[in-house]
Amino acid sequence: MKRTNNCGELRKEDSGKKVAISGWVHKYRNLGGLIFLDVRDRHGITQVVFDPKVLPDEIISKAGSCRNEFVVTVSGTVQIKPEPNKNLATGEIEINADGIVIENASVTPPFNFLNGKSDAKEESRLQYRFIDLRSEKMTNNLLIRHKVTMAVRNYLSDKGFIEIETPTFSKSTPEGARDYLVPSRLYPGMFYALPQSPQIYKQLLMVAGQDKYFQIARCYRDEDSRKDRQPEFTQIDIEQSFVSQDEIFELTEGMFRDLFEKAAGIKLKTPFERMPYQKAMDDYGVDKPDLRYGLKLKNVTDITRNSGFKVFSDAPCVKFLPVPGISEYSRKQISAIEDHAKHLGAKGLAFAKYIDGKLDGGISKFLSEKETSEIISRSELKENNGLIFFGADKEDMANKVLGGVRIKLAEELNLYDPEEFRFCWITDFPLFSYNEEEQRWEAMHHMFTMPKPEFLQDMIDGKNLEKILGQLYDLVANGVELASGSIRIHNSELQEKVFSILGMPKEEYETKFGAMLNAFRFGAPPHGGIAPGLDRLVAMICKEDSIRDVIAFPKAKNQNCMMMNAPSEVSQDQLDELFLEIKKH
RNA sequence: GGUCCGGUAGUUCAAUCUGGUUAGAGCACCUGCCUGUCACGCAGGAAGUUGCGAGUUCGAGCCUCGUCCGGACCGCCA
Repeated sequence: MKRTNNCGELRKEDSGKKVAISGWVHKYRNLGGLIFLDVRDRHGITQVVFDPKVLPDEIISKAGSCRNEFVVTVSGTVQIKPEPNKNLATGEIEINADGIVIENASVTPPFNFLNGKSDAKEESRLQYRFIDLRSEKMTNNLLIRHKVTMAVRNYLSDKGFIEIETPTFSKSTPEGARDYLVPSRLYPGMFYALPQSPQIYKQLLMVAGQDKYFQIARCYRDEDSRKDRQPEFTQIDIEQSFVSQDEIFELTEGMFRDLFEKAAGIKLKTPFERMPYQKAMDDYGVDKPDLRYGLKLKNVTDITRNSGFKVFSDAPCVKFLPVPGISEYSRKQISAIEDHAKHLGAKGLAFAKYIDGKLDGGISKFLSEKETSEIISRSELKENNGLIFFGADKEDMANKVLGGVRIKLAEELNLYDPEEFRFCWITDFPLFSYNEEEQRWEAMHHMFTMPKPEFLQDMIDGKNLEKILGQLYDLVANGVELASGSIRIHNSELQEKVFSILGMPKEEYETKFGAMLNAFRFGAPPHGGIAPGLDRLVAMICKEDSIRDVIAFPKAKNQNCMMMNAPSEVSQDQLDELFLEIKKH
């Protein structure tokens, strides 16, 4: 028997048609005489009814033997149901069966689907991923992911970009994340590295005159996972020659508008807001602010330098977070927030209540009148009550703690609309930051970024490094970094200058980046690009908290695949061929 | 590497705080009944190395230590 329709497409207009559908038994209801099977495939669920008045015993007993997740093909006639099922798209019809083939039985499944989702913990879902992916929720997530990549491919292709694949066996460049290494059989003791991103290849493609390139590119970074970070993940990698930052923004905005519309029917407003990095850090304490709600941080370092309150006067930076309307917070609630702050690295979390125009409780008694009035006026608390949290520490720690507390409170107080998408470009990132521990300069982002023109001379002179801003940008939505890009250096001398600022001797950067430097000497066009993270983007559209739920076969926390049991040991022969020895520890 | 949460029937959870009878419930599974269900219903049944290993105790699912697995966060992630 061959199916004529899928399980999601029959409607009352099809009434009277002879059809056959194939799928999994989603649910069976045996009423003793009448038997109902809900048959499910990727497209939907269709109810089939077996009527013993007209069917031979053999068919009835076969239908009655079906259990959840059996694979069946059922033939019959489409008919209108006496009472429609409003929960199903096919709910107005059913198939009045005249035959059934059990294609395959199933042992009792480890879990079932409830409300379209697997009713199991993630541990089982990852182990039995092939069953989990049958759920409506996961099927839909994979479909949305497909729609996003299709929209991206069509959009970029229409704009004159071509998709070019780059190698996954590449060269290790130990800056940045840890590399995944692949031992070479033909070169004993040598290794390929899986690319952390196609960065150098895409720049070489620009030198190669390919003008506009993109790739749905798999990237590999051997760092500890998070709910938004997997050891392998996918970037929408885009690079273009003779392009400005504004043109990249316009291209990206158009692409996001298009894919949100096509994948989710959501209309985004463009152009997106723009915010310099420094303002994001000052107001929100993070470089990826969630702008769906306010709760801005305030700085009072200027007036607390000479404070009588030692915690403030000793601190290099004092910022505070005024939160309107929660002056009635209990000691327990405040203490829970303090625990969160400590978890982020704070020594403690000072607070004061704002009631009837005055500061009360907490540390309020240690503050002078001037400090109190400045704090109240800078808090911009309009209501007559609120709660103020203080961060007194090094600036980056104060930002981290108050920025983290801000996010926690916004969740706790439901300060944002989960349906809203609030995009923002973060611009003007510094190029370099000084690593105190290692006593050297580091690239804040990556080392191929062009400075803004007004800082070019300082960079050539190696002066005021901490002040140099780059043509460097992130795209942030709802507090999530969705994309990152820059205008690149295309001049070998300037690129060498950056390597030397980062403390790399010539021999070292020639070994690591020789190919790129050499290419730049052969007529490299100015170029730049951007790389949105596909997994985070799709997770946001699907309203999933973890990118694991938008990846067909993700790794668990510890980078293992619970379904395949990877990684695994290999044979001694395999090791011998690769000239590898396992060190016992 | 660190902090925290979880691991009990196929599965999701309860019993753990306050150690004490035969470790319970929903779904799934098995048997019987049931002709319009749609998360069908009714009656009955089977199902447990309480992740693993030590320790404390007259007695441990429960307390302690170690270990493994899953998750959140810090570190890390150019």
